[in-house]
Amino acid sequence: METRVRFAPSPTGALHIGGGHTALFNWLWARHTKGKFILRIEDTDRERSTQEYEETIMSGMRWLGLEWDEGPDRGGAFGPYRQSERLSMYRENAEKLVAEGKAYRDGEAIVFRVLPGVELSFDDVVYGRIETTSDGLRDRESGDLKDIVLIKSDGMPTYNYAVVIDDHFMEITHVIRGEDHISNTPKQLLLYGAFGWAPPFFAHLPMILGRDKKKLSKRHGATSVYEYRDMGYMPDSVFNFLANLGWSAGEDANGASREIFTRDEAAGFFELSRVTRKAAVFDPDKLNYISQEHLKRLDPVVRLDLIKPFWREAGLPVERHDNAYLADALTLMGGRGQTARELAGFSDYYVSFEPVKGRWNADEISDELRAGLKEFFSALLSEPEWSAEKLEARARAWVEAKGAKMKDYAMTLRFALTGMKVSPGIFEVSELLGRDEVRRRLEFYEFVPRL
RNA sequence: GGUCCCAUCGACUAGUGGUCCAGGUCGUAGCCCUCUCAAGGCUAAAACGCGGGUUCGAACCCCGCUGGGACCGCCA
Repeated sequence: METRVRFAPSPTGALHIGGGHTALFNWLWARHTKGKFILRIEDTDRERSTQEYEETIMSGMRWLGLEWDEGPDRGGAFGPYRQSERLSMYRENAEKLVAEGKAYRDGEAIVFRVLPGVELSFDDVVYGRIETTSDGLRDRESGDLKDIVLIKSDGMPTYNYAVVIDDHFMEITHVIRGEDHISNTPKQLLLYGAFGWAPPFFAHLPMILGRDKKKLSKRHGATSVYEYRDMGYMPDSVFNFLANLGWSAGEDANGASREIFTRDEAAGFFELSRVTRKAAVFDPDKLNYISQEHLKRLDPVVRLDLIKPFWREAGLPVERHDNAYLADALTLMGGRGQTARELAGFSDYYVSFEPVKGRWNADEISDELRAGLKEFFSALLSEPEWSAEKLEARARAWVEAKGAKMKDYAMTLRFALTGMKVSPGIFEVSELLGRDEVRRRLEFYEFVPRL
């Protein structure tokens, strides 16, 4: 049987990290089993649901690369995919229960009667056997058995009811959702039983916590996936990071755990049986590491496309250079930079001299050193073959002859060219910038006379 | 308060009774490379929450405790 899973967000906010995590695992399972991934919008909360949020959630999912096979925007054989458009189904089925005496009317609402002692245990795919009965469904204050509202007075179905109707009629085979829904499952099982339907498999996922081990919320900083995009994380990185929360891809042939992988690789490795049960803490350091690894592996051309927007955002004249040069610059940067934004910031000096001027002035150079620097730089600029090897050889020879320290000279060159105390090898940087540009920067700092 | 869930280094995790004086990764510390590094290489510190069982043998099984968490809404 083809597996059918769904992600069912309510459009009351942007796609949250926790929601993305759930969507991701559903997607993984669908792709792993070559089944279908369905997007269903749970917009029965009339107060808080909006069309804008629905779109934001969908674009957040697309950004993460979680394409769905059926959904409100693309249809499918089991639609409609918005709960607000399925009202008649909810009503008809609730009426059936009323006719059978299993539910009753309470004003405009329809309420399911909960009988005591009903066996509601189930085998969760990740948590295992969960033993419980309807006796656990009690009211917080009174402690009485609590009936379940099916249809609210405004005609909308409640979550626990709609989810059962939808999952049944959409022929969902696996309900993969957050662990916070474990306690809702018995209620839903009660309804499956009342209708005489076979329930799907349930696979609950561990929660994602903040550093303080509390459920991830606004207090922990960025929570929507878009905030991560704007911070310069690639979708592949966020995907990879999220996939490692509550799941491990196992070990490779060398016994090392598989931590860095692509979407497709993850889909291949994914197993519901490897999902863990313990709530996982969101660790920004690990995200940064994963991000850096993906950034590193990127093809130079793709990487350039990724970095350009951040350079432009910083007001740098990107269009003044050709792509080959800029791509070379990023290649020179090697594995530096954890996010696209950071890499762009670390490499702005290839695009323009302007930011360098703002970062460094030569004020702290002593007169003695300055005198030596002038000689040194003139020697460099007169090197006939402008290559990193030749420049370095030239520099070493000069420094040795003068009994000077390479460090003083190379670092000053670094500051003058990049305005930073760290960069790739400074002779490589010099080669790439080109003789004219190097001269221009050295002239600015008055290390060499203006031509 | 009731019901349910969870418990391995600071973090993510591997581990399903012996091959574990517990492995990998991030982070941290140190060393190396060196013109610098936030790049690269190497090393180190760092965990089975506690107490009882079961067993020849327990991180793995059982019970209790402690500590976290979720749910108990005409929100989802």
